[in-house]
Amino acid sequence: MLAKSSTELVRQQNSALVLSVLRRHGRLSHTELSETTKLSSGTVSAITADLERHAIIEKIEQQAAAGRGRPRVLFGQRRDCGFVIVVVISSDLIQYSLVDYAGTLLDRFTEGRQENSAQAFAAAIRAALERLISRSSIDREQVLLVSFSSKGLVSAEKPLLVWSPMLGGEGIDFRIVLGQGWNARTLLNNETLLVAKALQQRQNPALPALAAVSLGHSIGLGIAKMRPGGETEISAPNFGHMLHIPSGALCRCGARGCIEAYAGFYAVLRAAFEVPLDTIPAKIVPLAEVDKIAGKARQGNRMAGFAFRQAGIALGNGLSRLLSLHGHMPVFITGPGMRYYDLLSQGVEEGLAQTQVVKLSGMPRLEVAADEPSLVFEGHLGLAFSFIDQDIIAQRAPLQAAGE
Amino acid sequence: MLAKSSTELVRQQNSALVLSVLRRHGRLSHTELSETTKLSSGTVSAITADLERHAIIEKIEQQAAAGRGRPRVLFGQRRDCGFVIVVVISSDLIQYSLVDYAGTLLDRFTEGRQENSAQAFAAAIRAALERLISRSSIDREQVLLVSFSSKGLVSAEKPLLVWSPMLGGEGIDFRIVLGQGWNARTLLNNETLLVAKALQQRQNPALPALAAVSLGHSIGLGIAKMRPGGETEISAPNFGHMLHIPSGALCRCGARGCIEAYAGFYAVLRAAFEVPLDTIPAKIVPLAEVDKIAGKARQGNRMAGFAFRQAGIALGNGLSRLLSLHGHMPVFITGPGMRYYDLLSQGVEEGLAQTQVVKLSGMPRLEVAADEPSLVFEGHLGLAFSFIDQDIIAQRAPLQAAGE
DNA sequence: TCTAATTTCTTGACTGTCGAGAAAAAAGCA
DNA sequence: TGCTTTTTTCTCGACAGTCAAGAAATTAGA
Repeated sequence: MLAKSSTELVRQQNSALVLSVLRRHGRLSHTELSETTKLSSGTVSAITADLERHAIIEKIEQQAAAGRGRPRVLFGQRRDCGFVIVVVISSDLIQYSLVDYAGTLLDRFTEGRQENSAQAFAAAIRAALERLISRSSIDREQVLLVSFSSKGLVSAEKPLLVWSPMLGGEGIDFRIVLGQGWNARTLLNNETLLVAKALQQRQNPALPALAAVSLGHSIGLGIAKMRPGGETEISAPNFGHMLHIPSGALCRCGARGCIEAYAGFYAVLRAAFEVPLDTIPAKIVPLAEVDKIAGKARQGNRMAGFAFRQAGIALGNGLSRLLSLHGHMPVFITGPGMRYYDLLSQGVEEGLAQTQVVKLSGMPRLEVAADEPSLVFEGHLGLAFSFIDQDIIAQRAPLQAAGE
Repeated sequence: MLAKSSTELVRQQNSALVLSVLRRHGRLSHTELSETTKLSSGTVSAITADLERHAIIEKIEQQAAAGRGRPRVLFGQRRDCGFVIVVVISSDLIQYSLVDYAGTLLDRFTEGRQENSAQAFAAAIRAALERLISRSSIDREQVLLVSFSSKGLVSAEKPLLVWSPMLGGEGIDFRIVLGQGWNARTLLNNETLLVAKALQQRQNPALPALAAVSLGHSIGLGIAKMRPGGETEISAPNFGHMLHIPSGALCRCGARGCIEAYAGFYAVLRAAFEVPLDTIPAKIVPLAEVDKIAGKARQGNRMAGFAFRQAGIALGNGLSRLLSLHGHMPVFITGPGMRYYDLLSQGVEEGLAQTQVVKLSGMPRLEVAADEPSLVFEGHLGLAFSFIDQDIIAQRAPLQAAGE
């Protein structure tokens, strides 16, 4: 059923609009806000006064002699309104970042990761978060949101890691990892979903839809779709373990014939060294090892070339299925495996070419996107602040009643 | 960017809410409207008065002696507010239906279809629509919407048939088919999308997501997803021509290895009679022919059993890919091929079982949904009236200004 | 005929947006 | 310095919408 609306919701939506414009464009004056939001001057006054009263935004002094006329007064987020912690979990490292409400990075450190049990893993994260807080001058209550990311399968609404390449199917609940004593919102997202989010934010004008594929030890996929309303819908389907070939090569996940079992780094290794397809190499394949195979392939070695071509075909076939089921869209390739794209591309195109979706709508735009870590971080921030702004605005009403 | 809101939009949304509950529950009184919409009594009065003034709804007399107290006054759609024409295009027939604003069927007839050129096809439709109007007492201007459905690939927003099993890739624009002289909105949707829509409407409580698979000469898929806002998002991906096996059996579409080339009726025929996989049988396989094969299979004939098993595996593998890319959801099987589900089910489950998504989240709910034509018609009406109500409400404002 | 029960309608308070014009503040100029 | 021009911000009244409470309407039953 549809939802009913009310004048209060109107104010909430318009406040959210003002905050989002402020996020996107940085500091803005009253007039600029009015122009970009299309809200009338009076409304902008009412909303900014409200947000100022609640210590969410503030007026910023400026000495810019920008010509005649009354000088502009810029609005910006109050940095101390709240803080975000970003935790990027990769296969061997965990990176912790503390960010203020205006989006500026305050502190960052990286820790190695050797624990294998879920308990030890959770304890290490708890301790690191404690350390991040104690190093800073802020209080634990001021952290409004902790945003985790990992490779693997993530449950949509609950912050539950269903399956990850490193920990398997242990089912880690990150609210429990965080433990007591935090009243921060907890977010957990697939890493490549964040890449897709960041790529979507960067595009101007926004693409109606795009996919990000991350190549590495495992294969990640993120999709960002633009909805008519203006929101973007992001998802991270289980692409790496989608069926490529029935009863095919054994995958790390235990199933057979997954895309990853043909296009992951360990699959390339396996194919290049002609190891039987039901043998799984070590958990982590050193990048240098894959580099070596790539070197041979570039020099014309047949098996090495075949390994990459096979990986490309698996990706191409998988992408054709993606386009069939999600509609035609451009695809951005990222992740450490990006550097082998010269070896993969032929197979990818071959795997795409023979399918109906490509015959009808043409080969999709295939592009390489560098600097995955930055994209991940950008995605974290974009998502985190849209949640925080929403939360803050929803809480605004009772505060106001108390203030009057 | 987000959109701004206003008090006018609030009224629009709440008016839409009132109309939608009136659709769902039939005739309702003031109090019932207020209860189901959670809108206050005063608001309901304002909205119903407004809609009545614009001849969209009307009060309905009733003699129900429903106990003491002031008798209830029921509201219902004004039947003459507008009309809808539903055109269901199947491989050999076209069915035309005329429906009034309250959703009651006024007239219906079916015509055969033998034209092969797009021009002849369009001309036949134009003539039939003309006939439908002239048989009724209504005027052509009173038709607010013409809703077409067909198997095949449909462009999302424009009413453009991109590819259909009968007409191939001619790219038929249904606004041009309709021609001049109609100011009705034109809708074109994939048939199985409408089935998914209807199944979603029937479910109570609503499922968060469901898929409908239509088995027949070709394979159709519709997905209905519930969005947090309360709207449902429906789509019809190109499932039948998704890649099943690279360089596999030749498909009617010209590509190789499509699901349809293994699970469509002609594929079953081909497998049962051991015809080479790059031979395509006649365009339409008589259902009796498939029935015969099914009979043999049920009696233990090896090749006939294999044909259905192979079709089941193709479907099962395809469904596993669907679940990987769209999340876990129940699947409803419909269409004429439904009657062979006893022969298919083992293959379907086999094709699903070995994949990671099923190992993690379990076998999806697989259910057979009978009476596809009714589902298609229900889906037509559900979609048509949600568009019409939206249009009417959006036009309400200027009318009101003129009326005052 | 009166009262109780039930439904519908109306009214006043409140919240919100909009547009116009007042107020503020700086630069240009005599 | 004092006045004008220009630009920006702020304020105010008109208007639209929702809500809660109570008035008005209408019927059954005593």
